[in-house]
Amino acid sequence: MKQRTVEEYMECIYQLGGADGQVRTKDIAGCMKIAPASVTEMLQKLEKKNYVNYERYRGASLTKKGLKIAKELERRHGALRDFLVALGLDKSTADKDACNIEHVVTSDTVQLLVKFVTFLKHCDEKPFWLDLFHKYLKTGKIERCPEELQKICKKYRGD
Amino acid sequence: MKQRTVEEYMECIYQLGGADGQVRTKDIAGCMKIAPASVTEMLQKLEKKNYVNYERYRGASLTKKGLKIAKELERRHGALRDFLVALGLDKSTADKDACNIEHVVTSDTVQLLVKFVTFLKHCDEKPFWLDLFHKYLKTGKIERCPEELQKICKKYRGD
DNA sequence: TCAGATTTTTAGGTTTGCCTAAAAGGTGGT
DNA sequence: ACCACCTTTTAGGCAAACCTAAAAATCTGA
Repeated sequence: MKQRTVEEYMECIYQLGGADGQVRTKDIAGCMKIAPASVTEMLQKLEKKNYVNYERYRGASLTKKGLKIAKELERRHGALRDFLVALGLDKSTADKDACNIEHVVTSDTVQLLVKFVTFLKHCDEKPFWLDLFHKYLKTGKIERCPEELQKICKKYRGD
Repeated sequence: MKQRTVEEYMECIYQLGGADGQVRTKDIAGCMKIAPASVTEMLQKLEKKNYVNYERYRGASLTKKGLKIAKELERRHGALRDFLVALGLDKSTADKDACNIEHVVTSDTVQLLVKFVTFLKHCDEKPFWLDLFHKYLKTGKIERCPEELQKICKKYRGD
């Protein structure tokens, strides 16, 4: 079952209304750049799945179940975006791509990337190799680690 | 224009037939796990776009234009897979996810990841931080860089 | 060589997500 | 309280990618 667009609606509703806000058809349509009629249709489907509370002519809000899903999606989205930004992509591209990747990737991969970002944040304020990588992005030249540094690495790799 | 599935067909044909092999409907269907009838339909569309030479009852092969596209897709796919594998994902998951990501991501991001893998390969045989990251994946604990090493990094970061 | 098996195509249907146009529901200002 | 103006929904359609069943073409081996 393809849930890609269902997921996109969930995220959008969460973005617009948060945990318990009532979101109007028109706003979802605006946010997703589609016709309001299409939104109505999808809201009716989401209600059947118990993802939203929907009242004709009044808008929709997330159910508990829906909220859980939306939060998980948000978490994934953030993780992917942070990851891409950490590597040096500009924020808006990172966000757009994160949004697309989010829906097609196994959670193994998401977890891996989350861990990678966590690792980046904690291993050392701003890792040296990341500096080198960003320098490489700019200049196109790979600067080898200084000898001195490599030696120490080797030493620690030993054990 | 959504080309996602078109792209998947192109890749599949390239995988099965290479640069100039004639590929049978049945084999594409097998490879993509869909009914042969669906393949026929798509081959007819691909022919209209000039991506394949298609002859009723005889199969299809890539045109020059198609080959170019297929190769580019292959390159992307490989890059994404290598990247995920480098970070520590198992090969089959990496391959599956690469395949999905491939079709939804900007080329900015692909390029970035390609560069990252290139960087990994060349900066230093097996970067120390990658060891640390893999250790973190196993143990869940982030091991800080040895003081000694951090000092040197700081020194080099200065200039 | 030609009949049965296999492969491929055609025909007709389904689902999903989108659209437009028109009808129905809600609302603010006088 | 009512009407003009939104907003929302309904109705009817379209396109893409898939499906099954049956017809057509090709292949194969006795």
